[in-house]
Amino acid sequence: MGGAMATIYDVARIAGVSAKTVSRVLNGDAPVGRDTREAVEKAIADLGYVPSNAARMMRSNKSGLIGLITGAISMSPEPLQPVGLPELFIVQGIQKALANSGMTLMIADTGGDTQKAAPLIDTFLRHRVEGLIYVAEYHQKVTLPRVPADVALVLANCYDDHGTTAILPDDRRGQFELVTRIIAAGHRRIAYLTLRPDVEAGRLRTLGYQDALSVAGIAFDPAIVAPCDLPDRAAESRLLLDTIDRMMRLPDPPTVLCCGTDKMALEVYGILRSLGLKLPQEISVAGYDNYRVIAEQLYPPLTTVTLAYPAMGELAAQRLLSLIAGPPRNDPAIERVAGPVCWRASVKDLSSSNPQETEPKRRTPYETI
Amino acid sequence: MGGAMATIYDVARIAGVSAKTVSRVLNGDAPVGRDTREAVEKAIADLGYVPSNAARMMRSNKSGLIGLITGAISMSPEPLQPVGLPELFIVQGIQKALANSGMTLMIADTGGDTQKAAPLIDTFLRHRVEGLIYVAEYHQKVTLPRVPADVALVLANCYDDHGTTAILPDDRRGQFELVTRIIAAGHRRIAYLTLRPDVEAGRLRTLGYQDALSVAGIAFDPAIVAPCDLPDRAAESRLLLDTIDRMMRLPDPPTVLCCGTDKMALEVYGILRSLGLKLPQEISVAGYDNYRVIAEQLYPPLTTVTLAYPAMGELAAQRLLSLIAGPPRNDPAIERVAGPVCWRASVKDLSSSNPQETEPKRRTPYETI
DNA sequence: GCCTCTTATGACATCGGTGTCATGACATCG
DNA sequence: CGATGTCATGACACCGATGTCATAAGAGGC
Repeated sequence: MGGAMATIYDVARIAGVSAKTVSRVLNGDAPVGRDTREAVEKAIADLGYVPSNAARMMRSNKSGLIGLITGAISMSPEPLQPVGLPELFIVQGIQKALANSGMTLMIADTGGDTQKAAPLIDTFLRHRVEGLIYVAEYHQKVTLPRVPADVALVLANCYDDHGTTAILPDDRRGQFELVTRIIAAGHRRIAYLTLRPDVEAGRLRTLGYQDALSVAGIAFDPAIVAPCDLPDRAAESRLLLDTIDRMMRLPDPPTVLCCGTDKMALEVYGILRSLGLKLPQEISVAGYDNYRVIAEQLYPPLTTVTLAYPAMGELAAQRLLSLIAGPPRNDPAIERVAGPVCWRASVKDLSSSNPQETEPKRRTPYETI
Repeated sequence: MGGAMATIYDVARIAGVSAKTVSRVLNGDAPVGRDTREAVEKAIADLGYVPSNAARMMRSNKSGLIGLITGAISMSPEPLQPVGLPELFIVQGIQKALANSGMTLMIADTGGDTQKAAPLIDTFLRHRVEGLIYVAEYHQKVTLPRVPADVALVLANCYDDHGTTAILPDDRRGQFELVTRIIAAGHRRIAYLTLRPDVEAGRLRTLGYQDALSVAGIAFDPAIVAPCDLPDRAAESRLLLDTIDRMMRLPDPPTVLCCGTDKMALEVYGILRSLGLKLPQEISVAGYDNYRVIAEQLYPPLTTVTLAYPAMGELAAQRLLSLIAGPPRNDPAIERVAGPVCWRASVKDLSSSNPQETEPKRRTPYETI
């Protein structure tokens, strides 16, 4: 009880056996006599003995540790961003997949400063992690410091130039599915308030939007597509208002506003109210992310696309575990995970023939898991 | 480069010195000749040598590890709760405080199942963590498995019966400050859509609400105070609608609706719209949490109380570090952290005499940090 | 020029486990 | 009954660092 933690030798002494026998009881890797086993177990309980992973690891060269690097947690105490929520769901998925693997997760945090990744990786290497996962705040390309070849590495929500295993959201397909579903609900004039095209997600989702129009034979009209996210909140608010106002004055105004994110949709709700437009009777709105606190609590609840973050995390962890187990498999380097459309009341169904929530299976131009 | 990680002996051999000399170069704990130092540093760089923390730890008995247990991350893939965001902000604060301490954070996750805490603590003990932090999903009382006396323990967002160091949000004071500010804005009929009183936060905030009324000499009217959170979303929605409807028909209806959380406020916005009440002209709304994605994006932006989660995390980490450094200090076991009121446009200022944002310092019945 | 002090370095034991090998006591087989 | 095999256990080396102690070479004091 008192002072320092008991060692295997303490247990051995109390139980009147050798240290090696205690080790055998602990690991069950060789037969031990019944009486001996019981004596050892009693000694362990009495002493509150817990084996030291450090000592164990020195012989086995297996740390049982996985390192996770993210900017999620200490992101933005100041940078006013609504905090990298996404990453946390990815981490959730990773935890789930790792739970039964016997691995322990160490988490470090760049605090939003990518430069800090190198020393953090170094810390992990000191602890001899068997694998590393890097989780980015948003879908992007990254350049990480090189890690030794015997440490497995998986990227989540990002990718690099070196063909490192990477798990990405299938933004293109997600937006495609959403717009296709909206078209199925009878809409033809579908506005898109996009993210900036220099953001990976913005670029890909716009492609998905175009794919969907194209499959349905609807012409792409640049007049109802405009990037609307800005770093400055007030400026973004004004831009949104102006853009929506302009679009609604068109001779052929949109019947739906697709927003780049649920957060943007939340703001659009307020703007539409200030413009006196009834939702969803006069105008429909869709988001992206299925940021549930927003999407479910809004009135009417928001139609959106689920970003399958937990699934991405799980997949990333699985890939990492198999990299650790048996090296270079021939999995494709980049895998994309699509999340389902989440259909709620914010998009009006114009086709009276389709009152039910029947979602017919259809072919898509994407192959995905 | 190839295969297993290089050891200090490899470095010593390449540099033509003894292992101990390499150790001295690494730790700078004894003078080393210039030429020797350079040779060693070159060997280290060539081999990509990274010292093993496990081996180092065996001698020093210092792991440099902090264990963090939370339900935040893998909370509720199903239980539809909007996920324990709060905890993540606490973790953010902890990370920040720990960043320069040389400690590495290991994070484990109960997955919402408190029973899993025991094996997780055990895992941490195997790694010989020097300290443990337990972060709860919401302000509550917990009962943790005993941990050895030589492992420091701090609770965040929760407390126990054994006088363990605990950091809590000052819910009572937060609500007091909010309501006091609302009264200063000229309101007298302040409704409170509370959390259930069996939730710690609900109980304390209601006390803070009453304190504020009492200080201002306003009578407490049970007709405009009602618990409105329910596990089931749809049911909660209905309850909110009924409650608000009832209150607004009173002969002396409220001019402000204080909500138990920002999330509830978000829903109230929708309900008020469906009731045709203009916000904030005809009715004001306030929340609690300063859940910024909601509070800032709403129109009008939501007046609320900041839950100082990052500050709580920082304080928890500081307390833990001082427990590790020099044992039992006489800090009080429980410390409460208050967050400021966040005044936005959702509460109308009825007092024309107070158009400015001047917040006069005033005495409060609470002493806090 | 001898004694001390600092600098610079290495040999060796040690931390707490586990892998390897050896040993004695029985059990089983032909 | 002797050969072989399994069970149960211990002695000992080893993993990769660091603490302790020893040693040798030069600097400075008297």
